[in-house]
Amino acid sequence: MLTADDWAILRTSAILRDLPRADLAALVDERSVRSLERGHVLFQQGDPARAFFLMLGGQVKLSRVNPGGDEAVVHIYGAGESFAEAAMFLGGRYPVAAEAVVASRVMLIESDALRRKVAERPEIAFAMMASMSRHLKVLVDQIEKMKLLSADQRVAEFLLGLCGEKTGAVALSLPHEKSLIANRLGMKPATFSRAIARIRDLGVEVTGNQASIRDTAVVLAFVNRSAEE
Amino acid sequence: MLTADDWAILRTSAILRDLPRADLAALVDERSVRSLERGHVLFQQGDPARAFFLMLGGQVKLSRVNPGGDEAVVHIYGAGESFAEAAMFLGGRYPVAAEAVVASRVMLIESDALRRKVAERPEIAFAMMASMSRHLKVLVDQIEKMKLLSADQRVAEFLLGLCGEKTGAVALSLPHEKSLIANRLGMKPATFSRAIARIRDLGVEVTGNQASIRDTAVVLAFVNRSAEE
DNA sequence: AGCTGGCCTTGACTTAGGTCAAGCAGCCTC
DNA sequence: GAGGCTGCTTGACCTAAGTCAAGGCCAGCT
Repeated sequence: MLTADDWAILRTSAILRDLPRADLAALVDERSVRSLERGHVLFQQGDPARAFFLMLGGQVKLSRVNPGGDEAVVHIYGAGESFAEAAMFLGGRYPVAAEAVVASRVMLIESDALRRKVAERPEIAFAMMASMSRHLKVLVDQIEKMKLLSADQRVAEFLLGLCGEKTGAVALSLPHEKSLIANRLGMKPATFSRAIARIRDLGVEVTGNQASIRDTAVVLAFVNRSAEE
Repeated sequence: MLTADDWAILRTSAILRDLPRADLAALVDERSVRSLERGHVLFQQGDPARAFFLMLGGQVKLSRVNPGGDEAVVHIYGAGESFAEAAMFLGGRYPVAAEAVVASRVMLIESDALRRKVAERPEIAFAMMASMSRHLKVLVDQIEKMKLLSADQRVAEFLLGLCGEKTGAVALSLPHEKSLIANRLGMKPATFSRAIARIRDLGVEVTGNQASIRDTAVVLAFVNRSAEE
């Protein structure tokens, strides 16, 4: 079922926002919605890519798993975001796996239908390219952070990211399980836990999934401090 | 000056290949070509992004530099590849810096002109999206490798990548300075050097910029071996 | 030829982060 | 409320990779 909230999300999503209502209706209907319980695998890496997805609610992680079973979380998407657009162009296979990390609802949009729409409405192409560019930038950011920041700095940086525009003293809640955040940041749960303990003297307090920062400026200075100084 | 070779490259580049000659001529001319000596900085991160680039020859690295001066190489492009398409869509700033690592020639293509072309010829949009998808996948691969593979495995994997389709006994030459490769793989030159020494017993020999692999299958098995086994 | 300046390698040492495992706190079920 | 999950923290220990610094090897100059 497509609720009013769902429509609101479709209308604000970067990719579909510019589509006239009639075109949108041609692309999606209530059968396109998938409800996923926690742990449900939307697709495996290597599966044929016949659709891309728009998050209506919940959280889905994209990850790579190697033969030995170790997992690398590439990104976690929440309501309003879209993912796997790129797979439409990559020889038809998903290069990552997608799994719901909490109960979620996603809208599935067929690649073929979308391709046809794009051909007839170039402005969607721009929207898609913009979306892919953002994904690209997120990944570049992630690579930079993995290479240049310590575990403590990555954790601090992650918390800062959660503050959004807010500065000064901020209270916030962690969006995912800690072990999932740890993986996203490229470290083990134990290291994450210790990192939290170590940055406590920067005025960062975490209990359960509630966190508080005494002064974002202090944390920012810590993140920007490079290794040698 | 646009040589015949240059035209050949334009004609095979993923993005411009499908453009009729007349449209192509409207986009590029000999004034679009930039010759860069080694070390020349094409753009800094944060510069306004008014163009994207197509490599005609040589090598250009994209990297992030943090305030302390540490550098994270994100990717290195060679002849025929294009980069910075995404910047056209990211609020007009390059999120990385581009620097020639050897003397190079690049073709500069104005964002505005290309946007207009895309609007009038949707098939270019598909080509661009395909190109961006490939970049996306390269980055995902890189993140996975950084998180899941040891330094030795990353070096081995890198060498395998240079083999292309060839299997069995392969001889090859390193495409860049070792310190640059090291950075691309997310390690220090010293670590790279030691990694090479350690994988010698897999039948990998490197002297200067010449390398040889006795049996790619052995190396592949080593790369795919996960941490615990 | 001899000098100079980049790279690269190697050695000795340090350290961040991983590993393994034990305890502990919530939370759900019965 | 007892039992058992599941996820988090903490401690003791280990190891991969970074750091620092000394040599070595070219390649390009003069």
